[in-house]
Amino acid sequence: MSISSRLSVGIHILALIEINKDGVSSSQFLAGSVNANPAMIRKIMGMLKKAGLIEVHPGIAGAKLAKELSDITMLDVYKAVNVVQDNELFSLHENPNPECPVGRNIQNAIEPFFSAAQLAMEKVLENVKLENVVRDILNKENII
Amino acid sequence: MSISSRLSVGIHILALIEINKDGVSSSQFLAGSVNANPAMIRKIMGMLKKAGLIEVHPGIAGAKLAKELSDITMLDVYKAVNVVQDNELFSLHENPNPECPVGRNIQNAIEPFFSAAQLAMEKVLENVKLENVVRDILNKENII
DNA sequence: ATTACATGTAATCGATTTGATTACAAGTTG
DNA sequence: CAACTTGTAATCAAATCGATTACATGTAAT
Repeated sequence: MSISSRLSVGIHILALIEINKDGVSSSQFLAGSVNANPAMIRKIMGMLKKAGLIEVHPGIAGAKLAKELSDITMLDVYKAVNVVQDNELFSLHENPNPECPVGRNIQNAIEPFFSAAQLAMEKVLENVKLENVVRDILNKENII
Repeated sequence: MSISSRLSVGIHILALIEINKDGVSSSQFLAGSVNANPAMIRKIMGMLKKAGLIEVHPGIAGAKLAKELSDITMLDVYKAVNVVQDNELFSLHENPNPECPVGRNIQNAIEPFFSAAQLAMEKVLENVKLENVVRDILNKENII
C-alpha cells in the first residue's frame, strides 16, 4: 500500500510553476518535467485549481499560482489531490461479529488511535510550506 | 487509498486471544469473531507468529500470546502484518526529467518530509499498547 | 471564420493489491 | 486410522493506479 504519487506530482507541478514563473507552464511543459502524460497532468491541475492553489483557463496556455508558495502547505496539496480521505488512512475490517464481546467493540476501540495516527502524519505535512521545497531545489542547483 | 485491514484484523486477533485466554483460539474460532475466512486468519496468524507475537503449532488447535499485551504495541502489529514498508507510505513519481532543475531535485527535496510524516504516524501507533485496546473493550462491556 | 493550439474530461487498458475462497499437504490427538 | 488442526498455494472478483487515446470546448492569430 502506498499513497498515490498524485501528491508528489502535485508538489512538482506547483514548484515548477513557481520556478518557471516568467515562462508559460502548459500541461505539456509540466508533463515533460514530471515525465508523465499531459492528460494526467491536466487532471491534477484541475484538482489544484478546484482547491484554489492555481489559476488555469480553458484554451489559454499556462498555469499560475493562485497563492504565494509561503501560503501553501504540503497538506493543502494532499487535500487537493484527494489521496486520502478524512479518517480513512487505515481500513477497519467490516462486520465483525456483534455476538462476540470483542467483535462488537473492536472498531470503536481502535478507531480513535487510527484517527490520531493519521492526524499526526497530516500535521507534519501541514508544517511544510512549498516555499521550503522550492528553496531546497534552488539550493541544490546553487542558484541560491 | 487505505492501509489494509490486516492491521485491524491483527489487533482483533490478539485482543481476542487475550480475552479468550482460558479457551482455545483456533483459526476457526477467531474467524467467527472477525467475520472472515479461516484461511485468511491463518495467514495473518502466520505473520504474527513470525513476528514473535503469538505461539501457534501445526496440528495443535489454538494460539497463545507470546508476550504480555503490555509489551505489544500497535506498531508491532503494523510491522508484523506488512501493511506499509519503511519509507514507502508515500509514492514518489518515477523518472522525473533529469534535464529539468525541478525534475532532477524534486525527489530529494520531498522525500525527507514524506519520511518524517510517516514516522510521526508510526510513532503514534508505537505509543498504543494492545493492553489499552483490551481495557477499552472490557470497559465497554462493563467487565472492568 | 478558419487554423492552430490550449484546457477539460470521459473512456479504456494493463498492472497491482485486497479480501474471499477452495484445496490440499502436513502435523497432532485419541 | 479418523477427525481435527495449522500452513500454504492457487484462484477469483473488485478496486485502484497510472498511462493513454480521444474528443469537446475555449482562445487567439492570421
